[in-house]
Amino acid sequence: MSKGEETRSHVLREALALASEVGLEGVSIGKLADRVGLSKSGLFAHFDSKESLQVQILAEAIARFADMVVAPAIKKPRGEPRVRALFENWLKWAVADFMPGGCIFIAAAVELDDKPGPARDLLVGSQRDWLEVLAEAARIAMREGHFRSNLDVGQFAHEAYSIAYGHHFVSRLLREPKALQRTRKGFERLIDDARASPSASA
Amino acid sequence: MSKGEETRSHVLREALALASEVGLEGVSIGKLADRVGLSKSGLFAHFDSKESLQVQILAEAIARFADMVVAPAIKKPRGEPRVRALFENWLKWAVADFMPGGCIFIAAAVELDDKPGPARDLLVGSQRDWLEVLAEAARIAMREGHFRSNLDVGQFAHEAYSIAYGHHFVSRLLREPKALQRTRKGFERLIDDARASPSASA
DNA sequence: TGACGAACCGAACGGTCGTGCTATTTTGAG
DNA sequence: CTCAAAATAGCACGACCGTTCGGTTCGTCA
Repeated sequence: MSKGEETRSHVLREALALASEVGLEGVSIGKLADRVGLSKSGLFAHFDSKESLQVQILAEAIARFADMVVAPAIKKPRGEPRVRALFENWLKWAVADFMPGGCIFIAAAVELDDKPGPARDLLVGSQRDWLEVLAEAARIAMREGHFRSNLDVGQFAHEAYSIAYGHHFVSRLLREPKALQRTRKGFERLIDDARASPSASA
Repeated sequence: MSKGEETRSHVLREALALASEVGLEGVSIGKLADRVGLSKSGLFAHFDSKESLQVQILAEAIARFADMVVAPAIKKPRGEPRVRALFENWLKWAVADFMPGGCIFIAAAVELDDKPGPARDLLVGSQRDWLEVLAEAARIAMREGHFRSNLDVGQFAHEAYSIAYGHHFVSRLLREPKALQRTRKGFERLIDDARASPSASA
């Protein structure tokens, strides 16, 4: 790794932490330069524009998400255990120490939901991929016989997604002590519903 | 209503719309002044500081939420119908025409979750109140015999909250066409669970 | 008629923003 | 050790930021 790449990587790590606190738009070149001990122009040379910096912050986060959430879960046994691992890793992700301000995707989602551009495209693509990963894990659980055969995996992914996103707000904004417990209970209810035999549900 | 109050009200209406698009922090005095056809200083005179402006925007939103979501639901029959009305009104709220950028509370939650101050305090208080309204509606449904007698109403409110917040992301960011259908289905599953008789659930 | 207060404007302040330009230093390969 | 290339600094720019202040218009009431 050359010096430039090393610096760039260091900057992105710091930028991700900063972005989780103040949002993608809130990451100013000057503030970021101070944090990593570079001059504004010195740092700017690594990123052609602020928009490009934002895209690269998102790309960094997406890569980390794959490493920290998806990859370890893939090593779990196919079926329900893998689905559970995906969800639990997801909860850990939201409180990762490299994102002191919380999940960057949620912050970015609010900022970008109405602002077209490459940053939004990247975010939307990654979130759709993630929903598809959840759905596919549920599909596998169906084939393994863990989940009922008539399960709507798109519905399952949607509900899991909502539970995790909701958790972020209840725990971070409201600081509800029972948040984690309730979120897990909600997820168990989702799993139970997915597990119910078709005949019993019909 | 005096001239000043009229202007202030007009400004707040416009500010709420703007804030839903660019966030509370994104509402700059200059931009807002342009929108309502005032000078920066003329507008500023109505609000002692930017922080105060943000608080008043939130207060305006909270008042509208009470009018648009809570009040009409209170007129519905006690019990499950009222719970359903609260949820359905909530979904309507998130796409109200006076908030073209989506629910202001979600935008504010992301901005304020780690920024102490009066704006955060107001937001947190209102959201806790809202969760309590949901829980109380569920409690009434218990007493009416619509919901099972051993229902955890805090859990119920938490899950309903998550479903609605999740919906906002899936519909606004991902623009998933099936979002509304899936969100409603998730809510029906929550209602079903709340309705199940204690003996059957134990 | 004259005074007063409310409502609003214009100009300006110090700061920070993103982004160019030109140097200067540092790195790494031959 | 050399020297081109890469990495970083210094500086300046125009734009916008929140905020202050002194002035102007105008309706109200004595």
